[in-house]
Amino acid sequence: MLQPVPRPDRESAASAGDHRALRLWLRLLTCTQLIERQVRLRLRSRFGTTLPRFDLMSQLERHPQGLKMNELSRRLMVTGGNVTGIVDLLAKQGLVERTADTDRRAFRVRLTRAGERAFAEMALAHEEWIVELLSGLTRREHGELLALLAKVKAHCHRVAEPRGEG
Amino acid sequence: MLQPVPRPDRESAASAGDHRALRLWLRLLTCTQLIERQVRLRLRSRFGTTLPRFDLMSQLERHPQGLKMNELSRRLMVTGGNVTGIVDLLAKQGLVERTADTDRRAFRVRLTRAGERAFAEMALAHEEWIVELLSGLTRREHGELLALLAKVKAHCHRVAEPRGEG
DNA sequence: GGTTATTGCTTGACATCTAATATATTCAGG
DNA sequence: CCTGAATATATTAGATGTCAAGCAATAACC
Repeated sequence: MLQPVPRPDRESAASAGDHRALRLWLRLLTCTQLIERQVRLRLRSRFGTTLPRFDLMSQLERHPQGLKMNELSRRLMVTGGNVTGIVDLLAKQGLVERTADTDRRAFRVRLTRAGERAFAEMALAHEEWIVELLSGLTRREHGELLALLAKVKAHCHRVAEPRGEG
Repeated sequence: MLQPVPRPDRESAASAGDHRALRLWLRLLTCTQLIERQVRLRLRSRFGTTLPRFDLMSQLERHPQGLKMNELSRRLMVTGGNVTGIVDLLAKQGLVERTADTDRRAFRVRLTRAGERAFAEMALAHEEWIVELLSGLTRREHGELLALLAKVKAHCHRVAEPRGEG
């Protein structure tokens, strides 16, 4: 028989009296963390790198002309100081490089040749992992989840920046 | 008119050629981070605390008899060393306390009186924030999302620990 | 053209987080 | 009791993350 053992997490502590929204949030967080953990573990063991570095390289791969620091910061949703640190580290490893920009305050960060090669290999594996981790849903359910999350995302943006509500 | 400006994030860089699963993962991550950021900002500005501390106190509030360090670690899905640091900090603030356990290797962490009072106030506000942040969905959609995420969660657990597959 | 504000990035102080290692306690056999 | 495996926690080094403060370059304004 072997019932699946309920693993204690944040959500399992939530009582029936809790608001639905709270349960939903805890479950959303749990799902994200479960996937993130797997990706982190595999990036480390298979490629000796980390998720933030992979994420940053991923953005650069889609922008061969390079991205400015604040663009990286916005896209990765982290602070500028954080981006500085990760770019420094990747640059030291020879995977990215800073190149001059017309605006002399700024510069563009690009993948080096070595960075492109390293990323290509990782991206392939990464996509397989994600497909595997999300294969608990049917194709139809993928679409439903994508649509529901789109609404969540849009609403959160409205809450976060309540400027110029037409 | 004012179309909602598409804010560049991880997902906006994903091209049409990308696998559906990858888009879904990026959107899931974006939603979680948007909500997390709001909660972090508000916990800081309104209560001068942080999300990890709130999360830890939240677990303790549901277990008045106290929790052991490794139980906290499992529930919060973070490493033990991390829990040590946060408990140290909360203990220094007088919000939690370590009490002896029959197993002399371990101890139980509990909220102090002050901790209970502080948490009660924060929890009230926190729940309101979550309700607000997730109010972009109808009651029906909340249920749908909860169900879809339950499947994701269950599948991830299977992938993460492929032990004793009946 | 000369302030003044803004922007782009870095730095420093600190909180989180992980992985690896160390120490103390319990437990399982003999 | 003794030995070794497993458990509970702490500790360390390093990476990631925030915020606030600072500097340099640009933009805005008169």
